[in-house]
Amino acid sequence: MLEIKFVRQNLLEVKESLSKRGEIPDLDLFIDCDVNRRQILVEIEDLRHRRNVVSDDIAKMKKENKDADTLVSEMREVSNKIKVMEKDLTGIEEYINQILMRLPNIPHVSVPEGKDSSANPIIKKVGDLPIFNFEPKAHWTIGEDLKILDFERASNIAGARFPLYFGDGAKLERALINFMLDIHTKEHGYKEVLPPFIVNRKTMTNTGQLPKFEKDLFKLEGWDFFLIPTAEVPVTNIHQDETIDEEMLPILYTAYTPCFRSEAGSYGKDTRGLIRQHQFNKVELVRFTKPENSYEELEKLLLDAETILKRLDLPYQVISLCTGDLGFSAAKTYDIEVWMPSQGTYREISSCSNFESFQARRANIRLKRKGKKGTELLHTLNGSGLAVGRTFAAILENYQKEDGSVIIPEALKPYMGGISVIKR
RNA sequence: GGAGAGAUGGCCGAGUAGGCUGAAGGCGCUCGCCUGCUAAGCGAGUGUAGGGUCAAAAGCUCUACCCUGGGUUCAAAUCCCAGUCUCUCCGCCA
Repeated sequence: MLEIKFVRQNLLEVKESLSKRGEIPDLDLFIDCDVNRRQILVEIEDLRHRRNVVSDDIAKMKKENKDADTLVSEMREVSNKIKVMEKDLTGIEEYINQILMRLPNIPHVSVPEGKDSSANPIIKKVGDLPIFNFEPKAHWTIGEDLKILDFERASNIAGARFPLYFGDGAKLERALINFMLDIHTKEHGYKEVLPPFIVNRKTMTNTGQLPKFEKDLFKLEGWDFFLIPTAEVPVTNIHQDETIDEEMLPILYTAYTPCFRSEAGSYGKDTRGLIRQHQFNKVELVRFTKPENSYEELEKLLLDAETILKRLDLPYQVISLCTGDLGFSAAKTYDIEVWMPSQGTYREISSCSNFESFQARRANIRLKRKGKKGTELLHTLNGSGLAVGRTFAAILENYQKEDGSVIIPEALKPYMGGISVIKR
């Protein structure tokens, strides 16, 4: 959420930067409402002031056994008036809030301008592409042939876009989770957390998934609960409504969770394989930082995610999302894309974002500086480190042999109970 | 599922026959004094948000906030209703 004062005072800039995202919000009506709101507020506060003062007088008069009937009946009217005006005010405030909650974040100045994903610049490419002297197969073919993936049975159990792993496949998925968590906790200084996978509406609103994107979420019928689409949601909300001392920052959390997404509107896209599922595993990285450091911290976060790919020796590229491709809450986002040989292209495997104070304002996460009066909002960041299902797919494709077997990456062997290859 | 207890400031914790209580006291924190060092001691200060005034900041001032939402009343942390959460006991269950 943007600060209402900021929107009021920088109307033109806000309009301009949001239009770079392809948003054309009706901010003029918004400003009118805000003016109106402040007028009513002043009147109400005047009346309340009067009531407070006179009520004191009444108390004194009663103590002295004087007759206060006139004042009492006058105040009765004042109170009624206040009540009516308060209703008007609530209505306007709800309207303003509704607009404010649906305005996306303002892109950082370093974010390249562009209309859609085709305008995302490549920041760097890392690793050599594997060379095959045969036609590399898709990971779902490899996985099904090895009997470590079974999409048909998964669809009987749940439906399309659900995974079912068997044997060494299930083990590889689990190995990846442990591998990633170990690196982030032991080498990068993150604290591991295991949060709830179901959250309430407020939590989902705080990080920006609601109110605008409810259709992308799975909601529990009969409950105001949602399945998390990413660990970002519960983990960022660990500190909702808290004020954190500056010497505690930065705070680094990593969490493994399954993620649940309705994938509404993606019919026909990535219909096969592990790339786009209703349920998938992810290891997430979250950082709470001081405002002045958050862009340095974003670079660190990106490197932490990259480390996993480097250790697994998977080729990847990093792109910077342009203004038109940026997510709702993010001020800046890097995507890491891993090489998928069967598709001859790079696919997203991590998304690292700085939300600046956008989420912190919604979630009311504050920072207290030593020796300084008052508090301020801190900055939140998060990134995948990494999407586990997609990493699984990338390993199958990049490490496949002509006979259909898959070599285990060196760094993963200790996590695979000594086996170095998955074969039939 | 049944029975009970509770929710107050960064923390602990007073405060219900409604009325100078934004809220005692303590801890913590900040500044100053004192002190070989540390500890202790002394003095002052120390919530958040939103308005108004101001070019802006400071300052001044007003309003709101004692879990949330309603209600009663001239007036609610205090009374009434509904809800949420936490804790204890019983039952059930992985």
